[in-house]
Amino acid sequence: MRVAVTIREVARACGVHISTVSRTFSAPHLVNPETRSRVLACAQALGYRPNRAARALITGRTHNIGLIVADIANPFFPPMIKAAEAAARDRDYHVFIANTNEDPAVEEELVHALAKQVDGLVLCSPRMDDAVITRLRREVRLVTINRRVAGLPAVVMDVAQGARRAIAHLTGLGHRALALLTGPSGAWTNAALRRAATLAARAEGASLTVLGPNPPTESGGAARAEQIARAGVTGVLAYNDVMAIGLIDGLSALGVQVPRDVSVVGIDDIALGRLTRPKLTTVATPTARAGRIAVDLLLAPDDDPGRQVTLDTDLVIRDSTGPAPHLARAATTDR
Amino acid sequence: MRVAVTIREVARACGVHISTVSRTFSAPHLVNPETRSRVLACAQALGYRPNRAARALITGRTHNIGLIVADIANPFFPPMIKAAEAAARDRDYHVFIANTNEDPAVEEELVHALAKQVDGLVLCSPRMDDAVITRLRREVRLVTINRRVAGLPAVVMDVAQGARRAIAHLTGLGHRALALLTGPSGAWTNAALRRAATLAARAEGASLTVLGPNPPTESGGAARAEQIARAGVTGVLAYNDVMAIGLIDGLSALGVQVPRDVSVVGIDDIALGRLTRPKLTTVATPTARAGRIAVDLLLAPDDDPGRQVTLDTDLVIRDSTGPAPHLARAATTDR
DNA sequence: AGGCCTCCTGCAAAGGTTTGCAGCAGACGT
DNA sequence: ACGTCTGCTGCAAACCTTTGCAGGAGGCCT
Repeated sequence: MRVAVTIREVARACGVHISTVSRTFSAPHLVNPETRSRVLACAQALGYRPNRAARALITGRTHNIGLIVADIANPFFPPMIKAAEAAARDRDYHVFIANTNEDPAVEEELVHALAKQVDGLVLCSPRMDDAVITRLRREVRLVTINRRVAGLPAVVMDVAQGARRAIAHLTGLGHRALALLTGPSGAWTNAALRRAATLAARAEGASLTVLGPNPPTESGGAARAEQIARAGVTGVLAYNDVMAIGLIDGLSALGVQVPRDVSVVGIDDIALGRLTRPKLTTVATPTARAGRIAVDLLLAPDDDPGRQVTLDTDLVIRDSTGPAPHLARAATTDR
Repeated sequence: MRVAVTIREVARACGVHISTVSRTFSAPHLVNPETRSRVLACAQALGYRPNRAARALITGRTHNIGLIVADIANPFFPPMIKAAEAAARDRDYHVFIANTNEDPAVEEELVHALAKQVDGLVLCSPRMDDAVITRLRREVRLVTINRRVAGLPAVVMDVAQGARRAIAHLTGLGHRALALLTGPSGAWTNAALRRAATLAARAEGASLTVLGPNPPTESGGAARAEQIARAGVTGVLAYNDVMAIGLIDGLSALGVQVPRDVSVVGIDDIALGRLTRPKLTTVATPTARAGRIAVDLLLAPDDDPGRQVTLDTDLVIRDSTGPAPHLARAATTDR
């Protein structure tokens, strides 16, 4: 196996010095075009591929980046990962993926473990404290997604704006008793969402019951179904689509219909939301774009370190929201 | 940034030779317990972490593995990736993820690119020719998932068995005109599925219309809806759940109801299948287990290279399958 | 006392590549 | 004819570890 053809063998086969072979690949303009093509031919024939570990050892650049996510099985992440991976490959970079399982301690440990092996790390919705992140950044270049840390490049999706639109949409449909299903307490977007939703509800003259924190999963949403049903709430905004879908599922098990009895809005616009019934009304976040931009920020030369990019979100109205029940009833039964 | 404390500085701080520091980490039993703990203390204080690239350079082992998948956004893969990543981390390995976008050429190129950076590669449902894979394996250790190549370790899920059960389930419900929605032509499981379904249908005395190849996506399934509706088929087995869900969606857009008019069975049992309505009847494949076993095969010492593990599948009956329409009609309208 | 063995540590080579420096040949200007 | 400059190539050190070998100290046996 491991035949491992090295620069040395190419050099011998070609009758040149190893440094010439090296330059053929890493600084082609320094070598005579004719020599260069001869070297390339030899390399091709021998199946030579530069050893990235050796290269990394001397240049200090690995041509690898890492992506640290809470849970790759959460459908929010794959499109982001995919886009990031494509962007990385465009620049001849490879990407490590690491799962934290929503655990800040694992997260920190993974940053350490990966630090020496990558030129930079993208932290996707990290749950660590700001202080920890600030300490970690001395070890390795960092970019965050959906998290603002002072002085650190970031790309964040404007969930606050999305939350405002979602609340306005619900109140516009006549809903006055609203609820917010929050997500994990460590998530930065969770705090932003909570703040924005509270303000928006107040501005619209609606009440807002905040329920959380919840695990950002289907069952995390479903677990709140009974509480929602009992509270007389008619409009719900959930931390993400998965929770929203879980909630709808939980409600229907209780005989509460969406959107007839309760309207539900999610966040993220995962592909799944178009396939469940009713189709989910949601705040679409440009996750793929975020992934791409994050690696650009990581890999592009820094004109402005600490640059933070905010991405607009969009309210996509589908079938999980409808007029508030008392209005609907008034229209049909004039009670 | 990059302070990069090396073995040398630890050695100096500790008053020992670098080799002693090295051994403290890579062969602790060779160093005096007292010295060892002194070295560990120094290393800890200085924040030393072994440089894996340098280590890889000399040992030839990178402590990395790679996972090559067709499309990480396909919900079939994330649970597998997650399990593989966990299994790898248990052995102090990290994992590269690479997306091929269903393109065999990209796949091959990625194997080359990753070969020098990993101790082994897991190919998840590869689309390359056997000959290509056989050539590639001289470059790097390989394990395949859902693909059998002579002499190569593999873990495959027994879709043939699943297909037989699915067909039997459908015929048991009275369906006689069946269809099979196949997947990508390069996929090994696709061929296995086709063969098994054809045989099973014949054995059960049902007709089987084979429609494909299709892209293994939601729209790939939806695109066949009209054809299915027109063909008078009442039972369908799809290459995977995503296609099955797409088909159901497409059928309902045509006014064809599942399972009243047509019964649909998927394969994979992705989480999504429990959330769509009707809940999907499907052949459950143990994807997470497959991921774990694949990295075990890759990393465990070889008692039997070329070992191929077959994993049982399970038919999970939910709400997308029901009695054949003529039977249902006969029961209610005694026509 | 001598020999041998065990336990630990130091020495130095090796792994594949990059890169600053130096050298060489030829071109060009004067 | 000489000097300078440019374009290309070779030399060798360096990056950080691991590891086979050797050597030293001390213990134990005969």
